[in-house]
Amino acid sequence: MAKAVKKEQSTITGFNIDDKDLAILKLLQHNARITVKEISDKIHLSTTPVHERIKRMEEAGVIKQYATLVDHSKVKKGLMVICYVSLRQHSKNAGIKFIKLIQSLPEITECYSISGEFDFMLKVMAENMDAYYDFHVNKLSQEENVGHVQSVFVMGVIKQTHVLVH
Amino acid sequence: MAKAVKKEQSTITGFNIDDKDLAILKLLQHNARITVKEISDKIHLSTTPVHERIKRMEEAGVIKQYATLVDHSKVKKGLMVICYVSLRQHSKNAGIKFIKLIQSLPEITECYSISGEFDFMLKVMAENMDAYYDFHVNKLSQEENVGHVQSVFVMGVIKQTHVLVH
DNA sequence: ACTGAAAGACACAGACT
DNA sequence: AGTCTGTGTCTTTCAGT
Repeated sequence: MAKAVKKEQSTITGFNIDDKDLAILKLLQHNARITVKEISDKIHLSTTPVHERIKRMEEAGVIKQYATLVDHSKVKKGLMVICYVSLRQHSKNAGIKFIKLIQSLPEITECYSISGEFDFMLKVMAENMDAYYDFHVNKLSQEENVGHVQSVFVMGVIKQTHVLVH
Repeated sequence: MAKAVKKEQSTITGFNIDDKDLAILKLLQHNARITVKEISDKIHLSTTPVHERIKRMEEAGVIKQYATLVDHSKVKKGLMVICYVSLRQHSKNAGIKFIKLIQSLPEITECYSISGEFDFMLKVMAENMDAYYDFHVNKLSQEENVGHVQSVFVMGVIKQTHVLVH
């Protein structure tokens, strides 16, 4: 007799995330410092399986990081800028060199390779306009392979979340 | 006699962050589940002041959240899209209505009010192109005040961090 | 603002179902 | 895959410097 149909599961990377895992993730997303005991109370399970499931998700890379989010305006990073960059040259080595520059600059908190007229989109956090100008002229445009750069200034944050599991 | 000059401190919101606070933040940013004891060992302080400083920073809003970051590709959110929106009408009420829509849509993880030809920049996470198309047509463009919408697709994540304190 | 101590709560591993 | 139980460790508060 054929095996019964499996329960519906996320199986993208060979790792199955079931509903209990999702319930744990939901709670952890909103508060990384929640205790295992509190999670187990809320999802009606004892601490052992919760503990094991969290470890499994950490090892599988489902949980990437437990991060503390700091208010940027309170740590002298008042200015947020979206910065578009196109490269002059698109060889593999030129790309690697650019990526290393991106990684080395702490002002850049995010960088994506994008479709459209520009090659990359950067999110840059700076103390103020002077600091951003210094970043633009002396750090980013210093790289010879950087062609066009366009800056879009963020005037207000309407929404900012990292919650992916609902 | 005049009071002595204060030590150099962050004093933007009337809340002073000193070097010890910054050292605590540095550790917490990279691992929100680090124990207070481990922090106190690393910065050579007993647990009591570390505990008090963390509580103070939580209450002052310097620490916004302890977040668990989940790998988007492992929870069926493989597609990241940067989405630009301009509104037809810019009255206060129309703006509030749009912001409520933004807040209600879980696909939108970030939204910024920006300078330039568009009014807002959105970061949208979707399972795939079909799901994004559904979001675009049936959820975002459904709002009558939404004018132009332009989508830029993220092909690769080069850097993604939330670390502001170095 | 800090140290040290002490009570209670929690993490984590083991035996078992 | 889960419960229960025990041990060591951590959190959190309080007295004292």
